[in-house]
Amino acid sequence: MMRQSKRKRVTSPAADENGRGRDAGAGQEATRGAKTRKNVTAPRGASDSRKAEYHCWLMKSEPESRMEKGVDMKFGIEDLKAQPNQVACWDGVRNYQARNFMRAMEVGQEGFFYHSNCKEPGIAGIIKIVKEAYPDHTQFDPKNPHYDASSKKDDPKWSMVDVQFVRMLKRYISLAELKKLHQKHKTTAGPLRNMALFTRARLSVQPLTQEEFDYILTLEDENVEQEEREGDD
DNA sequence: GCCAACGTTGGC
DNA sequence: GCCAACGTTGGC
Repeated sequence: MMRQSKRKRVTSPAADENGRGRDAGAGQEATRGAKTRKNVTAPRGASDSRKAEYHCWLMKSEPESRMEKGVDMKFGIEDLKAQPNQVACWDGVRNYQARNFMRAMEVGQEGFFYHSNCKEPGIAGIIKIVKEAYPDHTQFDPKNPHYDASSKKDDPKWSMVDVQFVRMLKRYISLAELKKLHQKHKTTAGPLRNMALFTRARLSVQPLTQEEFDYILTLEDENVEQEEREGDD
């Protein structure tokens, strides 16, 4: 019944809106309390062998209006920019893997702001984590589309982090472009060969390796035509 | 609006 | 703990 996960809706971040501060139910290890169920963190496409421990992220949000239980889910990168201090809390995630990734985030880490469920999906800009995981207050609000009646105040199920706008990408990097590269890289063992955007497409909060992150940043400076000719690189 | 992929639920 | 039914995500 719960929503899957993803998207965020505003709310002022403000350092302590819950007095109790992160830690309360939030926390450290993404992996640990987790084994109770099967979900959890383990990269499932991962024969990668490498324990990774991620430092870069990709977070999906919807830039176009869509009503869910009477509430507009729209929250694009322009909306983040418009927040006080250009900071917002990433509430509404209702998927264990995505939640666990948020719990693994550390202040200062960067991520991509990805536009999903829209005309042209893709990466719009860069954000950074400015507050570690703490309880997502929307889980306790019956009027919120992401209300979770099964979550107890003294043991919150869902967490969120605060993110801050860093900058727009120099050009929008579309899903289509990334997909072409991913496909190519699968055969050439290139940097995007295992990108979670494709191997775990439905995850709304996902990790990137440093290599993936850096490679995508190099695409910013490439002109698209050159890209289209492919075969280079 | 369709629907494939995949996460979740609940019966057994 | 398996697995079928069901619900959601999100590209197209």
